[in-house]
Amino acid sequence: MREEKKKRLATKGWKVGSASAFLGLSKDEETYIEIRLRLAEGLKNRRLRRGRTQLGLAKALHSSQSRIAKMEASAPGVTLDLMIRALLALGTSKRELAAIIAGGSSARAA
Amino acid sequence: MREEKKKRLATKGWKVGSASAFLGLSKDEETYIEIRLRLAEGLKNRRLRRGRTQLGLAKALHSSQSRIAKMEASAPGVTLDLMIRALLALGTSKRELAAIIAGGSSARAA
DNA sequence: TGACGATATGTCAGATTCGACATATTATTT
DNA sequence: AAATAATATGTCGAATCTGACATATCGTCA
Repeated sequence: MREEKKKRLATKGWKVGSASAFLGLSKDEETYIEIRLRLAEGLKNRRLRRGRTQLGLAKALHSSQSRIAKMEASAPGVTLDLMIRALLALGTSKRELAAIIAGGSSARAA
Repeated sequence: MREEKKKRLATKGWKVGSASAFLGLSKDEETYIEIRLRLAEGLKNRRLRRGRTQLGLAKALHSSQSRIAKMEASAPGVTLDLMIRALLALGTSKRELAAIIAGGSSARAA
């Protein structure tokens, strides 16, 4: 590993279902959040690499700038659906998408 | 290809944003739907391979049998979030998940 | 055939997410 | 520093999704 950036796993305002407050996410929940973070990072990286602005991408997606910002922040209340659609709108292929999810130094050029 | 089953791409009751009715999905929309189908298939395959019932999986997910059925049918109104969580609940790893999305004969054992 | 377990389909109220908008914060350029 | 562009943050009504439930269909076994 190297480009892991430390993986801060912010967990900001996360709900984290019911009783398991902040500490004690199940393995699955952890993986789920990790995937979200990867997609968020991948989204931002790709957008910047393409020299696009959040507002531009938003229009292409029929969404709004603020929502794009929230996606890239992996904020609670953004679905994977939206993140993935955004990535597709940036020209990401299924294979590249898979690489982003699987992790492991996959941030190849666009 | 071989286990593609023909990829019926049912498109049942799909909304397909605004003007492009049924015919003329954009490339991105097509890819998005394809991903959904792959996840749905992967989910069903994995569940069966593990010998679990929809009801059983539903309980593990704090969901309901009917919703699992809808997921496996890739019905409109089920999010990728839910499908992915279901796959994780079945013990699918990030790498396996990526393989399902990328496609290409990836339905390895569980 | 009838009973039974599993899966499919339809509906609905409550919860969540959406796009939009206002506004703050952070670069960047002059 | 002031202006400008880009991004972040907060809020809100409308749209969508969720779990639960009822009920129908299917498959298998006695």
